[in-house]
Amino acid sequence: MAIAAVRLNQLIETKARILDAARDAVALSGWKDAQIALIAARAGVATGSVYRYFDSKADLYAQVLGLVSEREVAVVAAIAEAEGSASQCLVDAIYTFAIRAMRGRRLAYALIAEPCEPEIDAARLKYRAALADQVARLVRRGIASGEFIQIDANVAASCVTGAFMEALVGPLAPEAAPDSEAARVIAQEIAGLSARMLFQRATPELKLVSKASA
Amino acid sequence: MAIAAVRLNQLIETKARILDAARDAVALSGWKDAQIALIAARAGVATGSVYRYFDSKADLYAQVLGLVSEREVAVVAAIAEAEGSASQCLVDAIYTFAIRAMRGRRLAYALIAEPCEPEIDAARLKYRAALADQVARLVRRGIASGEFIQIDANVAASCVTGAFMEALVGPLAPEAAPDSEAARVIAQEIAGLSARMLFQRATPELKLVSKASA
DNA sequence: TGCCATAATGAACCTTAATTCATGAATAGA
DNA sequence: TCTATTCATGAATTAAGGTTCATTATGGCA
Repeated sequence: MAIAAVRLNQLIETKARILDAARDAVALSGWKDAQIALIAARAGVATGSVYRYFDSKADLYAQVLGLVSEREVAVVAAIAEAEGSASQCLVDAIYTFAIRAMRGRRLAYALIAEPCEPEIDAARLKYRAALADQVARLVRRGIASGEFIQIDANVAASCVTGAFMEALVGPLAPEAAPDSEAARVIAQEIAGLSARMLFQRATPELKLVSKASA
Repeated sequence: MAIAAVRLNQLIETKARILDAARDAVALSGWKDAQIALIAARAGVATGSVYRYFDSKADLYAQVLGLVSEREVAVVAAIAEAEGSASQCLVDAIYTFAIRAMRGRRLAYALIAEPCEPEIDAARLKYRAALADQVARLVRRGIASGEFIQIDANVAASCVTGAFMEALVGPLAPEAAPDSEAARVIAQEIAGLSARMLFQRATPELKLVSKASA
């Protein structure tokens, strides 16, 4: 029994290694290298072994997307739940999301915008929706507190989410120059603008976020 | 010579028929039926004939996208160029775009959001950029006139474009209920919100657009 | 140590459409 | 009418990778 646990751990570890390899491949060179054979080699297993752990390529990448996105959604959720005004939280959440995306730009680009196979793209939509959900919660809070205008929270959330996502596509593209100072400015502009569409009054006094942590 | 012109016309007509067939197929059931053999049959030509007119499948659909998008971009451009405040023009342009998209929802969905092959998706980005360009012009005008806040026009344009595009995805999805009255309300909300992020003052007095014409 | 269940292997197999091309039809010009 | 050229045809080919599976290796257990 105690030994079976060891075995189980190996299985878990191998699966994790495949997931990591898949994520790393995409992070390095995008979807064109997201091939089962390549990922298997990278993970140090045989091609066929991948299919002991995943039903299909689409399943594998759905899980990769899930892992990465879950973390991002969690970060956003944490900020969204924080104390303070909804306006401030919203700006902070978007700013942090943008900064983090730019930090891991190649992966973020692949997960957000890079053309990819339809099946994988479908999985993207799902996690984009999860992000929009977090925004929607914040929107409701802001409406309730009177900070935001009266508006359908879901429409508003998708507008906000679309705004910052789209604005990130350019800066995230592999050919864009990575400049962390400019990135910060752009992230601020994006966060400010995207949130601004909801503000009751023109522009509340918002302070800059200090936390672009983990 | 006069007869050569007849021939030329036939070529042009056949090409147009293939383009139409391709567009119609996508408008009817999305990318899954965007297959050369199906399109050829629909256009009443042999599979191979498609390749006399188009270099590849990607080329064919890039042209389909081009034709449809060009029209939409032109409509937006016309409104953007109109008299009146930049705020009003922006809201009008977005509202009109949204209404037109909802009118031809299946095609709009395919051209905007439906997962599709990477090559076709790449073409989508191009025409989305063209749309953002129109928005950017309007943004500059609004900044110049003092209606809009001082901000990078390109960042702003992509935020605005992303906002209304993303907000349209849900309502355009084939499974969403098509209700023209609700559609109008949603289009208004989307247009209002998307433009609002730029307004200097909270909400200018905007009248509803009357022109959602061709 | 030998046995068995479980996991790993990777070359061969499939699948799915895009693309080609040898053949035949049509047309313009002489 | 005849011929050269262009155009159309659609069955056969290709390509590219995902997926399978017969075979081999591993490791726990008696």
